[in-house]
Amino acid sequence: MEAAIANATLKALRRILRATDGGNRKLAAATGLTPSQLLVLREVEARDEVTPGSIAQRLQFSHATITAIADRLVDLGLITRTRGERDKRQILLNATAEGRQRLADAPDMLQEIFAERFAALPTWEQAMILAGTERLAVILGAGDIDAAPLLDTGIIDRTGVRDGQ
Amino acid sequence: MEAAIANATLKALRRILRATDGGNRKLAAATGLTPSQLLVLREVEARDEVTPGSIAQRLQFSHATITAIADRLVDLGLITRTRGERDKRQILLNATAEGRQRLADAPDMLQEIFAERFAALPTWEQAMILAGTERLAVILGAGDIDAAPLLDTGIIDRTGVRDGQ
DNA sequence: ATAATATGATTCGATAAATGAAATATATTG
DNA sequence: CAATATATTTCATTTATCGAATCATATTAT
Repeated sequence: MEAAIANATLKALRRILRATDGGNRKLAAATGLTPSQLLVLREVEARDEVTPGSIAQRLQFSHATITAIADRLVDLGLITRTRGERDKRQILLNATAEGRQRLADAPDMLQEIFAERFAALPTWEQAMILAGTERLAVILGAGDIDAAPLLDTGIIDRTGVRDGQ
Repeated sequence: MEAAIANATLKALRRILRATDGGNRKLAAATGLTPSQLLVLREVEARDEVTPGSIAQRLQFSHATITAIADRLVDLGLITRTRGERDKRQILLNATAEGRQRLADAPDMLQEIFAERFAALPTWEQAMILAGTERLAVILGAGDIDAAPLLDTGIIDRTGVRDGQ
């Protein structure tokens, strides 16, 4: 019967994902950035001195895409580009003070909705939710969710459907 | 102290969102659709006879965008357009058999990664995670996460509202 | 009824996103 | 030093996305 538990958990998880889904677009709009730009800016701010390549990998974007988005963020004065010293092929991205500020100013949707509702719960329940959520984060976080194996082995061939994108 | 619990939970939740985030792009790639197309197709399949407008609202896209994506999905033979009878201004979208099939064929990333790892946990822990996750889904799901009030009152006001992770 | 207004969807024009392929510069290896 | 690999960018092309204008149908007020 464990399967039942797993399925119910998955179902709940999907509801969470769905509920939090729309927020991103609005958040981006509120910061004056596009979702992609926001995503990249966050990545840069989180760990400084990142290379475009690593961001591309982490975000599942092509290098070309990151280059384009970085261009824009540089134009906006939110990040800087520096050529790497250790390896001069690399470019190191850093968030500017303004870039950090922009992120700090971003309204936190999750926070907004979450705070009051969560606070209304009894402490024991809060604790339970925390425990469950943390555990889940560990489970899902241990190793990226990665479709590569599926794609590589051609499980889904999708004959020819591909069109650009 | 409750604030500490709330913050920790939020942090864990963000880790989950982040971990599950990249999967979408890959999933879309695997189905041969773009992320947006997949999103819309799902929405159409979930409730049949939907109008473009309701999807736009639910997904936080403009009507124009939905029109464009629907065009594409119709071209691909995954959905159909019918003019509404009750209200002839409306257009009703329905998933075709092929559209449903395409969704069914889509590898479920979450499922993939989740299943084995979750199964490895002791039952009591599974139960705890389920309880927490379900509760969280209720909290977040009760009323959409909506930035409208923020946006409507003029772009970012954000007087010192909390840091985003 | 009929005009005024509201609503649902599409078209159009513009900008940004995203990619693969080719180009450029630097590293590494034999 | 040549061959090859790695990191990034440029270029051309397709898709996404939106706002504004438009068209058709509904609703409301007079």
